[in-house]
Amino acid sequence: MKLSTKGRYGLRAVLDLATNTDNEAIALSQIAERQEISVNYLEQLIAKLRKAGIVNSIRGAQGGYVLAKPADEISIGDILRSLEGDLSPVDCSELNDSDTECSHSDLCVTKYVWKRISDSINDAVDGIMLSELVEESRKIQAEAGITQDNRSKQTC
Amino acid sequence: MKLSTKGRYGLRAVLDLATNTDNEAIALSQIAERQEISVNYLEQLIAKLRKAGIVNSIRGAQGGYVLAKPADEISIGDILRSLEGDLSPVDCSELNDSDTECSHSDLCVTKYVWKRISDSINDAVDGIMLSELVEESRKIQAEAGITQDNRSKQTC
DNA sequence: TTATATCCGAGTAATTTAATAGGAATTAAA
DNA sequence: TTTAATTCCTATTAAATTACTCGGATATAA
Repeated sequence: MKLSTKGRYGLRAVLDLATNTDNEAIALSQIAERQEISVNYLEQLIAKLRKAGIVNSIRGAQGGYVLAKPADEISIGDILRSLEGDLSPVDCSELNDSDTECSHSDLCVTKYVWKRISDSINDAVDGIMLSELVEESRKIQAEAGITQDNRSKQTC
Repeated sequence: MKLSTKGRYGLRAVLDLATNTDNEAIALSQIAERQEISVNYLEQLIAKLRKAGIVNSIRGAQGGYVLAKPADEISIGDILRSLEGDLSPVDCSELNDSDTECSHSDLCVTKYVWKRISDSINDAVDGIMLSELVEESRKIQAEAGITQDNRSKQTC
């Protein structure tokens, strides 16, 4: 019942992009360096974000990525779902429209539990906007005076 | 972000035990047969439930398992946490007291997100008591007239 | 004494995750 | 027009986790 690095790294990447933007495209290599994640791996994650319409890419030299929408119109739920797939605790055709067949849904009692969990997770993440995290991130950085030196490998 | 078979099978096993009890110990082989889960694997799951004080075991012939407490005093949260470990979306020492060190917790912005998710999951599962599922299960079985024949392999 | 159970730990197969790697396509700037 | 910087895409691999299986020890009612 854990998020994978896709969700964790990917959210950090979007937050980095949103926090460090100066209205120009940011190269993935910059994000990768700041977040200490390999460029190759980040490419795969940002591809999901692009396909979900969360970031836009600008190809070629001086290219990079920009947010596709204002940060207050992007929910953390949008970001995490695009990276992790649905946030339901089980693959169940009644909760999400997955491909899993469930021939006994009328007899299934536990789906009552899975639905409650699923709804509560989605409500929680849809209630947080990227802009809130950006604000928090800038506040913290201002207080701490972050530089290259006092940053350390992040695990979660 | 999915529960493993530990949580899914284990919850079904407890629910089976609670639903089909007649105040005598139920052998694991019976639960295993009804739920179509291997006895060997179920053993590992019920061991967790026993250590968590959710079921009691009676050893020897005619032995088996019984609920350690009335079903209305056992929450689904208790059951799932004993099977899956903590239900937090990340291993973070600030959310749960795991062994993971986090040297930059004061700089971590995403923990705000993980905490909200974690709390919402735990609130959801702690708000459902086993007795509710038992009631629902009995109702459904009465309606459908469940027999060996119309049961089918459950996936979630 | 025997059959029926739980209990326990080791081993293994299958799946998923977390990357790495290499090259094609695109574009700004020299 | 060439070059360097960059995204884009797919295949492969290494590591970790999950989902079991297996064998035997221990306990106990009949």
